[in-house]
Amino acid sequence: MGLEKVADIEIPAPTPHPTLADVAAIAGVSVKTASRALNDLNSVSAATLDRVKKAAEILGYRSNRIARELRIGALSNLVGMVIPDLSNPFYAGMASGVEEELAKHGLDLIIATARVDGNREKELIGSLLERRVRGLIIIPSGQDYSYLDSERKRGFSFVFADRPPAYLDADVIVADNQGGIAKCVEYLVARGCTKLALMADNVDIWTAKERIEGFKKAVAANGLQATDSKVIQGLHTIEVAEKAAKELLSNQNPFDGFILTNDLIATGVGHAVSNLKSNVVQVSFEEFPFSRSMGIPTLNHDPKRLGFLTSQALLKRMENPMSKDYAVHVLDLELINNESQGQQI
Amino acid sequence: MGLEKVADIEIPAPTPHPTLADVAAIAGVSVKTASRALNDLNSVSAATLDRVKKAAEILGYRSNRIARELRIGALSNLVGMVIPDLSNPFYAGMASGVEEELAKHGLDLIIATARVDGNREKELIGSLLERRVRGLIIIPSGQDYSYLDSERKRGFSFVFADRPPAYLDADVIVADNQGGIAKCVEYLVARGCTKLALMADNVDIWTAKERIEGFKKAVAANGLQATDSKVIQGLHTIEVAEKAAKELLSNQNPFDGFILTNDLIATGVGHAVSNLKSNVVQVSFEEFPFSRSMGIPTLNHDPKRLGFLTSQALLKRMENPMSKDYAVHVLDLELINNESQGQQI
DNA sequence: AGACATCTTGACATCGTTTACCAGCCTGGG
DNA sequence: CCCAGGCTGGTAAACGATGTCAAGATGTCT
Repeated sequence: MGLEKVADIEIPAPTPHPTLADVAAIAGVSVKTASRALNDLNSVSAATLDRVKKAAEILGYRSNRIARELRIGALSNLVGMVIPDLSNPFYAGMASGVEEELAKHGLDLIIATARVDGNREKELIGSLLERRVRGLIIIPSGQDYSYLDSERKRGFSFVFADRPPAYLDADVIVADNQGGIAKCVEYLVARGCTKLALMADNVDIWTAKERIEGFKKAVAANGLQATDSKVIQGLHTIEVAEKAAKELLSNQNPFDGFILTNDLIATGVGHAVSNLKSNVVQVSFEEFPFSRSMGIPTLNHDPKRLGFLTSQALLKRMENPMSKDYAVHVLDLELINNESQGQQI
Repeated sequence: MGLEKVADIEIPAPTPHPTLADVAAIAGVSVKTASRALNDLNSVSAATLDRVKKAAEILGYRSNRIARELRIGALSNLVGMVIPDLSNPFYAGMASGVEEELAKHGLDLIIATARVDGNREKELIGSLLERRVRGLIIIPSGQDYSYLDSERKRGFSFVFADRPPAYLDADVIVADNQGGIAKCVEYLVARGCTKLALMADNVDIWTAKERIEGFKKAVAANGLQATDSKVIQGLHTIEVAEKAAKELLSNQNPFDGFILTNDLIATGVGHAVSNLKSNVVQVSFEEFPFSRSMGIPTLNHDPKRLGFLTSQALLKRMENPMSKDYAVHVLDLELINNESQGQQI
């Protein structure tokens, strides 16, 4: 304020953040009283409470959470989340679900992306630990999580999602990948298909491996000839998936049923099938842009739901961080039939 | 450790985080020396440095960032980002770009979603301010940002992206929405189209309004009959957009050019057009799953790029938080021609 | 040998907040 | 008139790390 008299001379007046002491000084009370007033402790008279609040208002005072948390004792209201890649809609969706659920409990989310790099992930986790986050949600990119055991022993809470951690017992939330694929196979069989193709991602992704495994088991369990079915792997982008589907369909295509193992693959393959007006029957592991308009059944493998459940698991874990009673949630997946809407387009 | 002698009786031993004092005690040095050793200040003898590091190792010591930041003086390495909705791929993509760029500078990202609710957004910003974040990136959901002016006066840095803030002068990064649409119109005109339809989102979204405005101007500027072109608004989901396109195409369709104003709309409309084998010429404001395989030209309106540029703007602003020299970046958009790949599918 | 430069170390204060403890003031009853 | 007891508010310590400053140790040069 005083500086403005100097007119147009721009002094980068580094007005620091006002502190509780400043507020107290203006209100004419002690720091302690100001603290009590702003924290709504009922041991302040109405008059002083008013003065303090007004002083804080004037100064634009904002409590310094850093100092507060330090004093209170390492109880930050931050939860960290480490994910492979935020630009992947599935992980972004999970993060969205996590954030929404945590917000209900007054917790803030700090997101770090590991870029599928185990070393970077470890550094990120270290950084979050230094910040004394309240808890951690990890979608594993690393190879070994045993080092987290000692952190847990001092009361630190964490939960893994989407994939299980290697070399560590911990709470995990994963989808029933094998069971989900089994339901897809059963659906195709019920539709009369006998020659199935599994359109799959890179096999070094744990979920992809599980789905392939589940496919092989389900094919056998349903009495299909193993030689009649095939796994197409490495479909890591929409374009690759679309191209692969086009090739399969333009040959004298022996397959009468496609299983699309994730949303990107489904988008690419689905688009190719729809354009070529093929009669191949499709079923998808995840929803994708045209699953409804194309009437393609889809498992309820919803990232937001996974995010909700993961948050809830973390909240529960935080109640008792050191319990050795690890919860392994394997989410049942249901097939949502979109066929009522038909393939009329 | 000692507790384990009590055998199976599970005592939730709240081994707190070891502090620098603990490390110092074990190493037999003062707290200050321990601090110096761990921070690689070169004024410690090799012997003590060794002892301290070993002690830290044994204890699993992790520096408490909260305390550190408090002492250092409110220089957190956190940057806050407030976005309308993380499950929207465009915002998630922006966040991804922001995160990647900030990580290069050792800054961590904390993401909060405002859910298009101005009040919630204000609370979130308040919470981030209390945490003394280093800077803030805001994709506006609110109606009035004048209250941030006083925060800026005490040296707080922030930058707006995607949409300009109301009632506040500040750094802004937005795409040239009107110019981008103009390029789309010119493309269609060059392709011989004379009757254009703009497939647009809800008009209460600032970017949608801009694109519509740009469309009207460009139509006039290109000498087209205003009555021959039409704005279809309110296409807020893939399904709605797809349905709208189907209706337009199944009438005796008077339109020979479609402008798809965002990726969701493009996905829905593009799919409908592709299925009905219509000859309508399409051009899209953003990339979408089939833009390349369908050979549809697209502006380079890339969320990650926007995220990069926004981060850079924030980094620059942080160098001089109180400068009144506000940078308003309006990103030129180029049309990327995907036609070489043809519509062969 | 004495003095001084250099290196290494530690005691203490500090960041902004909350809390334990205590002191003062007021009211009301004996 | 005096004191018990309830409110209210002040003083100082604490949270965990780092900056300041000065002391102790070691070595070097004349």
